[in-house]
Amino acid sequence: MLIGELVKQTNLSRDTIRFYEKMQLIHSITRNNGYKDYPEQTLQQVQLIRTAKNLGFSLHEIKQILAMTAQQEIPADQVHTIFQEKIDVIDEKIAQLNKIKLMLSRFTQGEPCPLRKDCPIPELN
Amino acid sequence: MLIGELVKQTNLSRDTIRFYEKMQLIHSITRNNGYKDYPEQTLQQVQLIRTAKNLGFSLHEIKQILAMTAQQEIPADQVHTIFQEKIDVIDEKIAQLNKIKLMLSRFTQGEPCPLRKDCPIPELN
DNA sequence: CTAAGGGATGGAGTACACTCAATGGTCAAG
DNA sequence: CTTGACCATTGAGTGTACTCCATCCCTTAG
Repeated sequence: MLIGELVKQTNLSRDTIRFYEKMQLIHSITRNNGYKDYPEQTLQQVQLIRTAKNLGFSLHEIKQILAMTAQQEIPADQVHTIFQEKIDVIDEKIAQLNKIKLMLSRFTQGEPCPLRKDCPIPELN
Repeated sequence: MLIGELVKQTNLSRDTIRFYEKMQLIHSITRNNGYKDYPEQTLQQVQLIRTAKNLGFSLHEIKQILAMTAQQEIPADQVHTIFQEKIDVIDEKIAQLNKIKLMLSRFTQGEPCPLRKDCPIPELN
């Protein structure tokens, strides 16, 4: 698959795809004419990149995950650990979001601004 | 409060504090000798910055929030609207994070790895 | 054969959020 | 009156994740 096709299939920009390849998240084989050929599997990998990015993984982390998945057998423990860490981070974020939401919603219901000089900010952590 | 004290109280670096001031998230008054004096309230503001950053707000957004709260008189309707928008954004974030969390926790409980070639990645959006 | 529409490469630029280094001024203790 | 801790400014550099541009090569239709 040439890059143009990949662009269509993935909705990523040419530059983004080339950036991912430069970062070695995806790979290609170069044809005789110099054009790069991306294997079908690249579609899955891009989907993975997209998803993992949504999950808060950095490209660096994603690269490591991709490297693991390139092996036939992924050590289940490793995946578990990586994901559990992310879940913990997410739980913390949700808790904080709920607190700040509560704070903001109180303010929109006529209570004094919690961020003004004369109003101490409620504890968020 | 001089910057050294602020560093101690906030655990931010000198450079980060100066960066925040350059970005006008925090403010100081300059003494005769050229030293900068940060008001006590800066501690609260830094706490807010820290929390909001954790929640995924950009410094630009945080600056806007801080700017609003600095005014003595904020038209209630306007504030309500702005903060309600933030609340909506937060709700969306919470929902998204919950979806992600659910997905991840399923995979940590023995379901197949969502990142492997032969396992389709579930839709997130 | 030529022109359009890909394709490749290299390097620069952007936005965000810092981080560091150089240089120099201020202050309090001894 | 010097020393060391602290303060200031300026400008450059870092890492992440792109994004854009200039220039040039390859292929296919007419």
